[in-house]
Amino acid sequence: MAHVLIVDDERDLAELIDFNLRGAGFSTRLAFTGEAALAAAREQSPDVVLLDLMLPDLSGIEVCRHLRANSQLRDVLIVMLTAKSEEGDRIRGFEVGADDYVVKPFSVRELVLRLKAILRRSAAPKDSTPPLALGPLRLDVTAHRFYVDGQETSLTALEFRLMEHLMARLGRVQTREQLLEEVWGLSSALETRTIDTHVMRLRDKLGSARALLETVRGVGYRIVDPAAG
Amino acid sequence: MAHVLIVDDERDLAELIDFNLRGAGFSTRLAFTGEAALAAAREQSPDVVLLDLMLPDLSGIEVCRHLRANSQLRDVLIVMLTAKSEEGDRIRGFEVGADDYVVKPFSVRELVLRLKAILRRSAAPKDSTPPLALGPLRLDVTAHRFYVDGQETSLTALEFRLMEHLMARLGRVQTREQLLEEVWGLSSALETRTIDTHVMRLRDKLGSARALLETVRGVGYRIVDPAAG
DNA sequence: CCCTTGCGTGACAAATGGGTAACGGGGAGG
DNA sequence: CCTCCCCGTTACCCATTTGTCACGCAAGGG
Repeated sequence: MAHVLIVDDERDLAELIDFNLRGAGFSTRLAFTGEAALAAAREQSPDVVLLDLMLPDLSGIEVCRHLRANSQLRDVLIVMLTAKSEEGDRIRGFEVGADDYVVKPFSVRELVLRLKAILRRSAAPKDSTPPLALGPLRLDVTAHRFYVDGQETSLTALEFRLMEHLMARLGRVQTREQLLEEVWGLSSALETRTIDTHVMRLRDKLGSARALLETVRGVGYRIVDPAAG
Repeated sequence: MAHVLIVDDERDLAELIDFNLRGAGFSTRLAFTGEAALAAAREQSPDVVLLDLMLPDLSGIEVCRHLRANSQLRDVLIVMLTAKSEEGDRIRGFEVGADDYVVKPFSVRELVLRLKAILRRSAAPKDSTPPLALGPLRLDVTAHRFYVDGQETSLTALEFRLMEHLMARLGRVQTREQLLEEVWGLSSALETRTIDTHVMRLRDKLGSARALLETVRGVGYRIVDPAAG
């Protein structure tokens, strides 16, 4: 998933965040000072920088400015962490340099949600996508509708994502791990049988087209092209 | 896109905003004092003035008043930037005639969304925007009227914008996040039931046509085409 | 032909999402 | 100053969705 640079001089907090972000499937890197943060960012461009406002050497504001001044790093996403007590209005105005900010104290859950939201936004604001058509199947992402033999078939949000993922990778086997990561958005521990159950539910809804969703024993699942024999 | 005059005496902040607004496709101009702002505005009428409340010479309120007093500039949109501690002034800002205000701290994204929202809202109601008609529904943007089965139905300003947004995207699912951003002009990824409530209120007013506003569980809302049934 | 391992399936409890009613703050207009 | 209306928030409830388990069949290797 995405790479996050966590910058906070409170090691306990930084490590807590680190632990949880890894659990949520992010790759992470830690920095405890502003200098270290800049060095780390230059070395390995992160997708997001989680930046505490209060640092021992440079302030978060300084770090922010340096990042924005670097043409390599200008477009990195910056999420500011600010304590509620840092109400100094003058200082807080600078947070506009950030793409989002989270006020301490925050729940880890909220932080993860915000990160995912901000990444999703920057990813692809595609307002409309052409429908994926495949033999008797048609999946319209824009309208969020799915048809089998021209007949609309209702899928739950999760089933829809699973079907979209598989159809977009026609013919390629997807392992359970891949599906978990990319459809469920977790690298975390789900029982692997969860996927089997959902595949079964999808097959039920596919009806006569159920043969298009094949099991590859010991590997994973794939959608086959009905046109290819 | 639109031309924005940014007025703030904190140069770093002003330049940060400048950089981001340009990135978002606005053309911009900077002023660091109230006098400079007035001069710049007279010279090149902006569409929006982004006005910090705290300026060294004139206060933002003074600038606001001068703008409103100038027949050339009377209709310019004014967005006040205020720090949280300046709450008292916020009200006065409105009295003088700011069109919107943004409280520091704010994220870049938030500011851009608010600007777009306010521009959209005040977009000169073109003499003839063709009404959006859809089965029993008709929404006349120009006249700001809404009809169900030929019967005029009163919508609040917010409900009207929501309905317009949905009708203009017939058949396409709009996520809550999209609606928050584009109708409300907010970036918060926070969980809120606000949208659900307004959808419910809209449905009430739709009466017999309430089925046209569908919920897509786990995704968002959409208007369906009654002709495509 | 038997054993091992992986998968399909039905059942079930827990979590989630959304509809709805009600409340309260605050602005607008009288 | 007072009242009404708009709008955001909260709380409650229900239906659906989703993760997990247990069981048994099927495939494949020896």
